[in-house]
Amino acid sequence: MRPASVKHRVPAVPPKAPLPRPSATAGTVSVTLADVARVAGVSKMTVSRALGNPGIVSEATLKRVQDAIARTGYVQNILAGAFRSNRTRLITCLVPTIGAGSVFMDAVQSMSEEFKVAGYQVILGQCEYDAADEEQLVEGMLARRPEGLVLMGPVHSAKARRRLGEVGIPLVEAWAMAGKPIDSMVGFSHEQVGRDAARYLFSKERRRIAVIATDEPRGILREQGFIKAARKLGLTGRNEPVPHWRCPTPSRLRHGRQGAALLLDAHPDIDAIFCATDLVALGVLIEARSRGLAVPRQLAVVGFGDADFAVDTDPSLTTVRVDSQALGRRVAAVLIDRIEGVAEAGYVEDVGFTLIERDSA
Amino acid sequence: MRPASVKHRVPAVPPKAPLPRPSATAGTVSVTLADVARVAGVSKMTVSRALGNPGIVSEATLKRVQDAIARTGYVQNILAGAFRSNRTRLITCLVPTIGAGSVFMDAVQSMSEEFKVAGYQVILGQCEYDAADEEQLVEGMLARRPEGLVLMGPVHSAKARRRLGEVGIPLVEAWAMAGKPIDSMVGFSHEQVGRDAARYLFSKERRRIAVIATDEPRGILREQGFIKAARKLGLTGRNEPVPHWRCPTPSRLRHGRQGAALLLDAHPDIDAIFCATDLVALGVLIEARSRGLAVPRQLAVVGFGDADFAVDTDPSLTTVRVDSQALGRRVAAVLIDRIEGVAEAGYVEDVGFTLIERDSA
DNA sequence: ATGAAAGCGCTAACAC
DNA sequence: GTGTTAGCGCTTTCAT
Repeated sequence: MRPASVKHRVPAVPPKAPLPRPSATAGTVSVTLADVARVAGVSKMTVSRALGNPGIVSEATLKRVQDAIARTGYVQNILAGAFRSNRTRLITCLVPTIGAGSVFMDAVQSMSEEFKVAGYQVILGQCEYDAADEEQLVEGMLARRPEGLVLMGPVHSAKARRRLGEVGIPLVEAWAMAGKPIDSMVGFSHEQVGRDAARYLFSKERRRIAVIATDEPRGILREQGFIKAARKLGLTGRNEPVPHWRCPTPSRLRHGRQGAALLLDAHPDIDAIFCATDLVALGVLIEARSRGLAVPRQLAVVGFGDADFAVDTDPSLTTVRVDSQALGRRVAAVLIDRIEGVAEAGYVEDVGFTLIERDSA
Repeated sequence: MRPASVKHRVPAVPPKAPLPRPSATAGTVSVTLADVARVAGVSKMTVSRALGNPGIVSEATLKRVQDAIARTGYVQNILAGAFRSNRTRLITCLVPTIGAGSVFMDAVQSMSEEFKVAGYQVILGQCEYDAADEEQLVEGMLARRPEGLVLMGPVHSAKARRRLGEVGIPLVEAWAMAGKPIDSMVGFSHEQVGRDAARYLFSKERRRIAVIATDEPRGILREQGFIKAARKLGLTGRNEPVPHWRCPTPSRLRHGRQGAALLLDAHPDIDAIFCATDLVALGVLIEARSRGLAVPRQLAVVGFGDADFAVDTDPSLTTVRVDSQALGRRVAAVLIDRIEGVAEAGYVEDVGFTLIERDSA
């Protein structure tokens, strides 16, 4: 029989190299959990716990693990973890456009912050008001296996909507509230914005009111709400249309001048204009001045969006304010509730808006 | 001995259910490649190929696979694939702020589009001009294992910069060009913008020029470039400072009025102001009008950014234009070259800017 | 508090 | 053109 000591000379597992090798495949060096574990002299699981739930490992081991991480230059691979545990901690958000002037980005920003605090990361996808390849876009988003979806722009394609419903992933349609929700909805009614603007102008003794809208869906909803309300208030004859003009998206200052010029030329008795955006309203203000029309005495102007300059124009702009940051936070909260099973599908929340009375109306 | 037929009654592997079961873990149903393969009557690899490289499978099998995908409602799991193949197709982009007015978002948008075409998805991270937890942020981004990084805002923390250098991931610092690149750099010189603005005003016979800057790093660089150039041109005495004022970020229209008022009160002989943004320039225009100063005869005004309204102001705004979309495209192209090993580390590209001459100067 | 074994869903590598 | 085998790096589960 061999002496006991022999066991130690012939270990079942050959000793491994003490420091990790660069990965064979793409990109950068790849130090793994196993490498860290070896250097720290603990098991992979202990390293995993030290990273994900430091509270449950002893202080001494925690320190050794942290040292080993620093020494090896380990970069965590949450992909592998997410894959194994089926917890990607990913939220996908579809936005019509992320460009500098996009009205959605304030909401997206506060939403992202809220998600970040809860441990989720947000991926942005652009859908560009374009229903063409929506299905493909949706499929691509789903393939990243997010735990929840936010649709800041409406998904129009019936096929894509059906697919989202079938997959049954927690989902919030945000910003605009219209139609039946696929799952949940957080936003405000654009039609109601138009309605309230018309009523407000009526309350200010305006009797010949007009609207400059954008040609995108939400702008049209505000326009329609405005026109319907104007009709109901008796501000126009049976077959006489409410004066209106639609400008292209994205709307600009010049569209305000242009729209005001067109409307005032056609209907010199117009005494109020509700505008698609504050920038358009600013254009209307400028056009009014160049025509010698006093604002608000001869012409009342109402904007939309409460842009940062609205308070600085001359006269300052009466406008409709949506608290985008609050909206973003609510979207995040609702989606997290849906993910965690706290809230049920079918949840709808109206965050409303405020008409801010300044000097232009 | 048992008859041969018994074999069929006791198969080694129990027959599997023909249609997939819902996943045990988080979220939604989970149909896998294996399920699709079973339904299509092919191997997993064939399904994988049908998805990732349809050209190499026969048309007949392709069709059967596609049918099976449709019937099972399969959702691709690119996480698993990315994990296995070490090709995440992910790009991480750090931006100071993604809010509605962020100057970076146009570049981010065109960049994202370019990446999308090349098969990459962009994840946005906010770094908020805040060096505090930059290291943690960088670590989190790296953990998602992107194939490349874009830094739209500067990473200040020396530790974070060192870490990025060590990890050796392809990386582009974008927008501002200043200092040594960690890896590659695509942008323009803010200092040069200031210098060129001063020289331009000098060429227009202005001899008492001033600047309203923002208090963020890039704004300060433009201010410094402007002041240095003004000195060099002999526009100020030895110990006499170039009139300047810094407004908080984000800058607003009112800061233009405020800054112009302060500067003009202190130095009534000022005949030109270079502004941090077009919005500030608009404020200066308004303040000038309210003081009865003729623009550009008595006061020249130069903006920065070529905002969409710059062409519509009265007088129209002379300003500095940066082609954000082109910049975004170049950033994407350079990073893709770095990822594919076409370009080498150390690449630096100046995309420049244009001074657009309109009526305000 | 720590470890060992198994396996998530997919694709690389090779065989046919 | 298609199938087989192995294993990516991590976490789950169960054992100690």
